[in-house]
Parts: sequence; structure tokens; C-alpha cells
Amino acid sequence: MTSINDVAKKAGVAKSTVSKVLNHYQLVSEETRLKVEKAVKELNYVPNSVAVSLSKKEFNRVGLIMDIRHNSQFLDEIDMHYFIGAFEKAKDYRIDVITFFSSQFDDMTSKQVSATLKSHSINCLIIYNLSTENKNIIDIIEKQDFNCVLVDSNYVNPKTSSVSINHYMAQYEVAKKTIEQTHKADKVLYIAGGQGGYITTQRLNAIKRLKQELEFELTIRYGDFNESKARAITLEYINDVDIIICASDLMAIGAQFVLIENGITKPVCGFDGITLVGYVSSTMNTVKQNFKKKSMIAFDELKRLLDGDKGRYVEIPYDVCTINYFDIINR
Amino acid sequence: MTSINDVAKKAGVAKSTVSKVLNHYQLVSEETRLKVEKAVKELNYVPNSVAVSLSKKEFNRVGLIMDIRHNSQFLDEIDMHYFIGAFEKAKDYRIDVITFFSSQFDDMTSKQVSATLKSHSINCLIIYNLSTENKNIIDIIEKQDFNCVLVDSNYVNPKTSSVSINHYMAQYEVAKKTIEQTHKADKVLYIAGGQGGYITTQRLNAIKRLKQELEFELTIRYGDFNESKARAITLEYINDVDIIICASDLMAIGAQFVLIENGITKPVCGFDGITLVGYVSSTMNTVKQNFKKKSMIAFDELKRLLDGDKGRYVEIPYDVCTINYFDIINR
DNA sequence: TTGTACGCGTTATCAA
DNA sequence: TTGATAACGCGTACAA
Repeated sequence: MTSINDVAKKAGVAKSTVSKVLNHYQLVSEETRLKVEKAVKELNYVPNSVAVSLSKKEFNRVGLIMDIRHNSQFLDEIDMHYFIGAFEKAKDYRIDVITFFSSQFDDMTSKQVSATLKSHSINCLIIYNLSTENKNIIDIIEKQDFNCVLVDSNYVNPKTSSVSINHYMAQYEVAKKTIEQTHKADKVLYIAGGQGGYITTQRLNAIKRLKQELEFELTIRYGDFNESKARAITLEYINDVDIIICASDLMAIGAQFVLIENGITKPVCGFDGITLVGYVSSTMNTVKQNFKKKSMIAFDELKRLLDGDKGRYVEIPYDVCTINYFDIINR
Repeated sequence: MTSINDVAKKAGVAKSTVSKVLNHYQLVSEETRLKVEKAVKELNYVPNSVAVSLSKKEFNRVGLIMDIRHNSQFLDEIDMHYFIGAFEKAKDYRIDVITFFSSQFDDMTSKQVSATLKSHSINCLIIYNLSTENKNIIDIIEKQDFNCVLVDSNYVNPKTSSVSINHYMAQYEVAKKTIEQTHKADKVLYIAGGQGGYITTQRLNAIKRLKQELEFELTIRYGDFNESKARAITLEYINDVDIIICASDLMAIGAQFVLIENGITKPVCGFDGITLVGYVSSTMNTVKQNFKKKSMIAFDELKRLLDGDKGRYVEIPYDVCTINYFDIINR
């Protein structure tokens, strides 16, 4: 392991001088700077980030808190894009990233969670899909010990930003579009996500508004983003509704498969724009989000907070559309 | 930030004593141990992992090197499972994990890659899907500066282990089974993965052996694990072959869709056992791997290396089967 | 059995 | 403009 001492020795200067060169201090002579840079290059020296963290008081490591408890294979796609977006930005900003799954904090108090994070030298967090059930994490956000960016929530305080699409409008639009494409939509079944989620509440409100406007009969059930549950719910109401609106593509696919199995045709619409839709239901309306970009924007937002700016709400665009098989394979 | 000094002060002992308690030293009196543990609990103290790393000479941070350059959405599933498996083990072993994408090393020499990794205090690596094109990474493995575990390769040296299914046997079995289920299989199209990959070579050898044994006419083309390419290749040979064997499920799905579009029925088989298969082709033979488990075993293997054991080859089981929609949604 | 002192690689503060 | 030297938080010989 080549250290700053090796560079100092090779360049014939003190290690503090090397440090100054590396950190672009002003008061260094051209001559010594060149000597040091030469030595750095020859030794392939890269500062030890651990020692840097320890030395500077600021540890600047980002904790990614992901929620993968819905045990469906196809949330993988979304999470993976969140990952990749965050990692790419982390590389650009030269910030370390440590990944956690929210489930691992389930049995801990907020103090314990906080201590755990700090032990990893984490001073900022990106939290995906925060649920109101994660009391300990919410507590941490409110205490403002960490800079936080919430993805798909809308809580904001001086140290906390939120990055999200407008779930309310998106759900409103995709549902309305689907209903308008149907000649009869008197009875609507809405399969919501999980209770307690910010997303779920927003989308639910949109449907309720639509009910007011279009005056249909609305049945609401919670599918917990689970395909199996969506199937069961669909089966239950299969003859009693004209149209099925789902809070996720996966539930929509579940619903549609049940319809097909029973030889029934009814409009179904989903949400998220996952690739699977292109394979199994290319005519289904859905809301397409760019998850990778969302995650990158979240990281930029975190950087803003680290630079001392205040938390805010950042809204990103979405697209109401269908997803075609050929669009998918040609990407 | 509560440090070991705070704990020592609160417990009324020296910080070295606290350290001994935390690291389960033998020679500590019951009395002081309790005092220390009480203070630790009250302060929610967790050792600063950065300082620990710096202090111990062994930095024990694992670098995960993933290969996501094949730009298909459905490799997400596999990579995600690799991630989750590794992260879970990392948590158990209390080892930090830093993630890299092999593409970010593309323009670097092996020395630069090595320096980059070391600057992150990484002393061991898990490398997924190493290609012979990654010369710099291969160089690092051969230099034995890092403990390495390769997933889906078979290179072994004292500091390097490999964890893999037997790709040769798996490809042999799934292809043979598919051929045996067909009454006429005189002409076989094999759509291989990417040139230079260990996996591709192994699977290709299996097909060649099968050709010897069953004496069919074999056409080999490289699809680069790309669904679009597999479609094009299939279209090219659509009337000239009896059966299509693919080195990945995604390519198999591409091939099968082309057949369907052209109103032709021919057997197709895939490889990997991704969830998508259950949605679009539940009768297709494939090789099912447990990617999460594979990744966990790789981590265990890394731990073995860190404990001083020598590198070895670890083979893990697979399953030749079809994937049913209902199996998937009920998981 | 406990405490002192030093080192890990770096940055930051001063004195030179 | 440069170079000693003290932190940063922790582990660990070694002394007490």
C-alpha cells in the first residue's frame, strides 16, 4: 500500500506538502508541485479514502436505504435502476456509498439506527419508498442529524429534500385516459398499493377525485403491490366492475391474467412502466418513470444539501403511455 | 459522534479496556466488563468502522465488481439477486461493501485499477461474470494483491476462488432434454452468448459434445446475450433448423417470439431461469440457478480466503426445469 | 487485570 | 513557501 509518506520520500518533500499539492492549496511553488505530481504518477498513488475521512471531520458517506420487502421479482428492475443511478453519481462525486435494506432496521430504535449509520461514517441518506411504518427512520429524518433525500415521499425540512413524480396527477391522468377509452365505466375497481405509503395515499386521492368528477361507483382494495393479491381481488370482483385500475404494473398484470383466464375482456391500467409490461400487455396504459434518472437527481439533491443548501421538494416528469415489446428490445 | 473515549469516561476505565471488552478479549474482569457494556448501551455506542479499518492493518472492505454492460433490463434481475446476496452476507460478517461496475475500469491500466481499489481500502473482491476482455482485472487477479472470488469463472490461485455452477453439464443436460422431447432434431441452431466469456465457452463445448453424440447438424452464432440479436439470428435460420438452443433465457424468448410471429412451432430452450420465462413461455426448458445463493456462497468463500485459506473451485447446484407462472407469483 | 503509548494515513495548524 | 506536529477514533503491544 503506497502511502503519502512514500510519495513525500520520493519527491523529497514533507508529507504535509504532498497533501497541499493534492488538495490544490494555493501557496505551493510550481517547482515542488511538479516534483510531487511526478512522484504521485510514478507510484500510482491515490489517497486512502478511509484515512481522509478520519482526518477530515466530515465523513461524507451516503447511506442508501432501500425497501425490498415486497418480495416480488419485478421490483428488482426498479431497485436496480435506483442502484445504478446512485452509484454512477457516487462515482462522479467521489463519495462512498453504503447500502442498507430498511428491513434490517425493523427491530431497532431510532437511536440504534442512528448509531449504526454513524458507525459507518454516514452523514447523509437517500431513502427510497419510505413508509409511515418505518417510525425509527422517520424519527431520524425529523431529528435532522443526517442530510436526507427521500425518493417518492414529500416530507421536507431544512436538512431533508424529497424527489418524486407527481403521483397524484400521474394516477389521475392514466386512470382518466383509460376510462375515456372505455365506452362503459360505471363501476371501477381500484387496487391500491400498501397502506401507510405516501405513494399509495397520493394515488388513492387521485382516484377519489376522479370518482367525484366522473361519478362512477368505486371499489377500493389494497393489493400491497402484490401480484397474487391483485389476482385474488380481481377474481372477487370480476363480474361486478367495468374497469380495473391498479397502483402498479405488476398488480395490473395479475389482474389482466385473471381476466384472460376467465375469458373476460375489461380494461386494466397499471403504474410504473416496468419492462415486463412490454412482454405481456403492450396495450395497457401505464405511467412510465425513469427510475435511474430519479435516483441520479436524488443524489444531486443530496450534494446540494451537503453544500449547505436547504431541503426542498423536487418534482420530476413522467409519461402516460403504453409499452411496446419492440421498444424494449431495441433499447 | 460518541467515541470510545466517551464510553471509557462514562465507565471509568481506560479506552483500551473498552476496546478489549468490545473485541471479546479473555482477560477482563466480569465487573469491568459489565460497567463497560452498560456505558456502551447507554450511549448507543457503535465503533467507528472507518477508524477501525485504519487502525487494523486489514481494511477488509469488499469490492463488488459487477458487469452490467449488456444493456438489457432483464439482467437486472440476476444482478439484483447478486447484490442482495452479497449485502446480506456483508451485514452478517460486518464487512463493508463498495460496488463498482466493470465498465468504469475500461480505460484504466491494472495499476490504476489496483490503486483505485486500495484507495477505498479494499483488500478483497467479488467479481461477477469476468470476461477475458477485462485484461486489467485479470492482471490484478494474477498478481494476487487482493483476495478474489470469481462468480461464473473457473480461474483459481492461492488467493482466488471461483464459485460457479457447472455450465458445461447444465448446458448439456438442458439441450439434451429438449432434443429428446423432439421427434426430429437433425438440425440445431445454437445461439451462444458473448465471445470471450468463460460461461460461453463452457456452454459451447457442451453443445459440441452433444453434436458428437447425437450427430446432428450444428449451426453456431453469437447472440451476445442480446434479445434483438437472437431475433435476427432466428429469423435468418427460421426455415433451416429443427430446434433452437440458446445460452440465455432472454435470447430464447426473443427466438420464440420470432417463431410465433411467423406462425412456426419449434422447440426452444434457454438458460438461467429468470422470472420472465414464467410469464411468457412456461413450457420452455431452462437451467434454473439460485443467483442470490450463489452470491452468498461467494461471500462465504471470500471469508475463507480472508481467514488465510487457499483459493479453490466451488461448484453449486442447478436445476433443469420449466418455469411456471403460478410458481412465480406465489413465491 | 488494567492502563500507557504508539501507529494506521490523512488533513490542519503553526512555526520557521 | 515549507515542514514538524497534533489531531481523527480505534486496536494493541507492552508496561505496570
